[in-house]
Amino acid sequence: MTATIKDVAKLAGVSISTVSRVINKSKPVSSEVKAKVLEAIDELGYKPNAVARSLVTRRSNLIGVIVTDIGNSYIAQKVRGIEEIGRMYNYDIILSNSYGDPNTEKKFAELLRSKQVEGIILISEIPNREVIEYVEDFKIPFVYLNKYYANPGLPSVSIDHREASYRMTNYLMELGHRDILYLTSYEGEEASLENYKIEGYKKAIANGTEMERRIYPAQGFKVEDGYAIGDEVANFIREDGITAIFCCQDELAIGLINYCYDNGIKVPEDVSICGYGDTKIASIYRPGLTTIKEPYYDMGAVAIRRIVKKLEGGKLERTTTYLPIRVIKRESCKAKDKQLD
Amino acid sequence: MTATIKDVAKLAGVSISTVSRVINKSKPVSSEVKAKVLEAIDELGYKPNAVARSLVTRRSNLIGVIVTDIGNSYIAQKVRGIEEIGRMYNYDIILSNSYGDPNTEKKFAELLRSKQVEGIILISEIPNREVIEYVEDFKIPFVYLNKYYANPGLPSVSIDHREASYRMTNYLMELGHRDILYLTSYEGEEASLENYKIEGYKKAIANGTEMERRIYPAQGFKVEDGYAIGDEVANFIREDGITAIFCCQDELAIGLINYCYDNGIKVPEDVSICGYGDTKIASIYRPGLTTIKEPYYDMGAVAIRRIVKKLEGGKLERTTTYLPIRVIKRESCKAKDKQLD
DNA sequence: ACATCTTTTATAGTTGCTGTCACACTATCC
DNA sequence: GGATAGTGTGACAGCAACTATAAAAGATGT
Repeated sequence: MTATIKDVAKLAGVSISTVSRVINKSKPVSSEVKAKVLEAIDELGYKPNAVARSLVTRRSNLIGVIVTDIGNSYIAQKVRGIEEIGRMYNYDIILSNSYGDPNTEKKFAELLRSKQVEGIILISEIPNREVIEYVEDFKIPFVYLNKYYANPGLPSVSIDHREASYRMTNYLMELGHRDILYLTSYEGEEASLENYKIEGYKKAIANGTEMERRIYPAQGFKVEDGYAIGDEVANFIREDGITAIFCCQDELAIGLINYCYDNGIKVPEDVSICGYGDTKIASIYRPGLTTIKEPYYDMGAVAIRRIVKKLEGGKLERTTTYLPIRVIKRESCKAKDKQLD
Repeated sequence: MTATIKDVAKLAGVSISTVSRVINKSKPVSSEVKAKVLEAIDELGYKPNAVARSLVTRRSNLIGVIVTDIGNSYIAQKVRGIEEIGRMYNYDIILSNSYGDPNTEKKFAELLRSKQVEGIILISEIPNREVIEYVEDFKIPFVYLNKYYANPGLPSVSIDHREASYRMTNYLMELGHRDILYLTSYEGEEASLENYKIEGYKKAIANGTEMERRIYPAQGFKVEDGYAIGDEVANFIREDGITAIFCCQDELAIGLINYCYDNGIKVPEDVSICGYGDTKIASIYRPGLTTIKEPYYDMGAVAIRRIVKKLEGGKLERTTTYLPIRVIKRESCKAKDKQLD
């Protein structure tokens, strides 16, 4: 029932093409005619039908985004980056929640293609070869966003976790700590990520004089896992003189701090503890958790920029863009000499 | 470059309409012909062009969602509900981040309309009359989702905050508390929400024998505001025998508990403190925060269901659907006689 | 064998918009 | 003054699908 270009043309007493020209400024139109057309547009409240337009121009101005779970705060941040930057270039985004299932991802990719999206961003924990090949086969710009892996040989955006944990370990060393325990958690697909982080830790330790590597695995990386590993960690503190603990996840660190709180070990007075991720709790918790902030918003922003660049005629190289992290210094880590051990 | 229905028809040696019939099962086709067509579709990897289809059918299978900020965890939860349920009915969602600006909301609504979305869900803090009228004028199903207000006289989904705080206050009373302080925070638009919550608190108190209302305002509802109000609250505890504090927001409660932690007041031994919202910190914090859980996912789910129902020929009434809350019992509140006061 | 009814196919017309082409008109040049 | 160039406008053919209608083919009955 809404007005079409035809109605506008009739009301303004001109041809359809002229109206189109006024709307798109695609060719010059005399000012009197233009005025008439604009008036008609205004009167009818006409708005071009984007569907019809995209059928003929073959441009949808739509970017498909497939995520594992928009309910995850860090994914929502990435999506926010995508949305905000995409908007600047006049792209809308269509969102799909795959819950990490490869078949769902494929199905959604297909759906997005049928909707004629101009690009696809896939955010998943684990790069699934089959899904990726399937999507790349569409021959539309495609960027893969992951948290966990190094360059998977395709256009992607990630974080250099080796560098991240190297810098955090260095920070602890700058605080005077010589006995630093790295609390890791091997679990399924996460292992690969952990390997990078452990490498960074080792590299930093290797630079220190007379420092020993101490890597210990928790059963998982949730709050309860951190609490559960407390007894063992307490032993390390007593027996081995550990003064700082680098946890591979914020939640793990929080759980461990909870344990300490319940067992009379003061943080950071007795031991410095840091996390990884800068989840919201990190800033709210007492003591504030020293941690690594991953640039989620920026990851989304860079992903969409790479797609837009390609759509505007640029190149989309099969490389990974690594974004820098930041060590967020809070109260849970203290200079060693200020600890009362 | 992708195959069209024409290519399929040619390869299968039939007409375009026959192919369309096979795809849409709109009219019977002999099984031999059907087999030929399906084979051709498979061979060409043909997928119908949704844009062309929606131009002629006038159905886009798209729902527009305008949110203030997808980066907010509770909004992301709502969106997750919308996406997941929408998906079940074969709707995709287009996401727009307004950051709460009414003009941006209007602009996005317009954009969505031009994209021929079949329905719009608006999630905002404050219902803006102008925006709402503008969107309703589109004559497509529209549902408003808000956190803060009672029935705004249009199709919406919300929470009965009066009931919520009534139930929380009752819970505290069941624990034996007679001197319960409600820590509110008047601030701009939030005030209206607070009024409902305060009403619920008052209603519960009125049911108690010899109980006094005690309502005190903080300067805001962030962690730092909770900490800042600590001195005054401590006074209430000492002077007025307050044994439980109902904070209007989780963050405020956490800030207050932080203050207590820093000032030798034990929670929940000396005082019970509860929050409102069940943000992630509530479960991770030590002590676990007793709080009210708002059904964000369900709100999104109900909103999209109402739209789908309308699109399937049902009615969309100008009423508010109120979703039930839950009191989440954790360690920050304890029975009064077990407190050592 | 012819008429009638049913099933299947082909044709043409839509959807709303863009882009190419052609035409009419004006301005400029030798 | 006629050729040349430049401008503004309209007609029309797509874009890729769906749909109504008409036509053809096949089945049934007398």
